[in-house]
Amino acid sequence: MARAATTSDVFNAIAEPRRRQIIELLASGGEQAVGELVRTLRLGQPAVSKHLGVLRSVRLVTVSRRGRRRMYRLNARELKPVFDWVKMYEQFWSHHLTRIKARAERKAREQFDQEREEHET
Amino acid sequence: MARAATTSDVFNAIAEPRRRQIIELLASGGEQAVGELVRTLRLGQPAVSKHLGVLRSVRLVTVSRRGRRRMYRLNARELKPVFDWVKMYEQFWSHHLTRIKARAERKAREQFDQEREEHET
DNA sequence: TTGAAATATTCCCGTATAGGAATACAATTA
DNA sequence: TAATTGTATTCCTATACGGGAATATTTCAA
Repeated sequence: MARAATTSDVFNAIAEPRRRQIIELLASGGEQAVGELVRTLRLGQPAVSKHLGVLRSVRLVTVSRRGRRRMYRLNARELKPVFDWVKMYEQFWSHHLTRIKARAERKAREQFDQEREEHET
Repeated sequence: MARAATTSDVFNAIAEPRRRQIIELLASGGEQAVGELVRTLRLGQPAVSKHLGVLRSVRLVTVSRRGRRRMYRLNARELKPVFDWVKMYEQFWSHHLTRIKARAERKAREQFDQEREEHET
């Protein structure tokens, strides 16, 4: 048997393109009802509701009722763990000197590998 | 019928905790052979190889042969799209003033909602 | 050449998941 | 109250996916 991680965490939530799109829409357009998202996304209402459910489960969005509509609002703070994690690797591309250094190292390694392969052949 | 996105992109690749762990190991320990990762992760060798395959497919890692071993190396540049995407939302938590402002707005909205609900009742 | 080591690949299983259709439910309106 | 609107939930199906077992493949060593 093999159980899946099922880590329904923020990383998983933003892995879905549709959900990233919803986040973007809420970020740019502010609070929005489900129906608006449905029209914008051109996706079935149940599908949208389910994506919103996932986002809700990781607290990336909050809901408030307004009449018979449910207004969804982005809670982008929950993206901070993702930001913090990926920020650790920023050095790998951000600094010019780092880029040059990395490329030099790569070239050296490739050369090394090539020579080794030639030697091993 | 319903087709899944199967967007085997970088976002999807880092959604898996094991794969994030592999990335972290390669970042801190540098180039490593599969066997090392297997021992460190305490996961079956096929499973590790498959995760590495996913990371390879999105170019998050590169391989080079060294003897009968395959040395995996992190190519963290491919994380830049994730960084860029999530960075757009940094403002939602980073600045003190922004936080205060956001909270004030939230409070005001909640108050508004509450009053509206009371009115509607 | 034969055997062992390192890794990838294939097959299998159980579970997760996206999306549609149908339905349930809540709130508004006639 | 009855009909309608907006949304969530349930059921269903096809597919994806993680992981183990077994196997294939490549490379090194004896």
